[in-house]
Amino acid sequence: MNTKKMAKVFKALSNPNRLELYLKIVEKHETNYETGCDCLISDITKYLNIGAPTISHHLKELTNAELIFTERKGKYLVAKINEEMVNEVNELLKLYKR
Amino acid sequence: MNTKKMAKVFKALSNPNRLELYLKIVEKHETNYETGCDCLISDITKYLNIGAPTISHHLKELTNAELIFTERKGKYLVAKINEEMVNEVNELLKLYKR
DNA sequence: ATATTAGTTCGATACTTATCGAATTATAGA
DNA sequence: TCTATAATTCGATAAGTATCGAACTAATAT
Repeated sequence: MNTKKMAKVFKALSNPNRLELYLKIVEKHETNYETGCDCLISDITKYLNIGAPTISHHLKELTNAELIFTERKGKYLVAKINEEMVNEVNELLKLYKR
Repeated sequence: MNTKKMAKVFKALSNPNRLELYLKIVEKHETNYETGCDCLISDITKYLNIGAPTISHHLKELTNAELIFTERKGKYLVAKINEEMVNEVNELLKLYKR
């Protein structure tokens, strides 16, 4: 376990707006698991009351912490959850681990 | 779920030294579960290379985020994990929740 | 009583960051 | 080609914060 890397992940989730953004991506990720559709950032943006530059900044932070991947699809940006990393964080926070 | 409260928890874990401090408290918490001994801050302090004022500050942040409780026992300070809060965070990060 | 140990408070400093508006790039559609 | 939409980059600002040394309080031990 790498403390610095994990601290970076937590920092990425430490801003309310960024956390909300992350959770919306997770939500999309999970519902789209069935539908097979992509998680478009432009859909999410409408629900958050922060400007586009700030969203862009937050996405970079989440990507940098390796919590998500992003990919451009034409005009749009698609976000995917890095499940491996999320599981790693989950493991770290589990109590009574052996 | 309260986004602001959760963001505060993540912020509390977002500094490498503070995360390490938290993890050491968890570690003590778990081994002492069997031995019944207390988690003394003075034991932990030696392993971290930051000064006492900073430790004090970090403990306050962890307490403020409700991740731990502290209690004075004579000369020493005892820390306990707030399991309820940790479980709540764990729940939030779980993927494929229904 | 005095010295030692554990922890806190205070004030300062250096650094980071959330957010915005304006300008810019990229893609798609008319 | 022109326009509209999606997103990024840049520069600025205001606010937050990690850390320290010095001074302090509280409890214990000699």
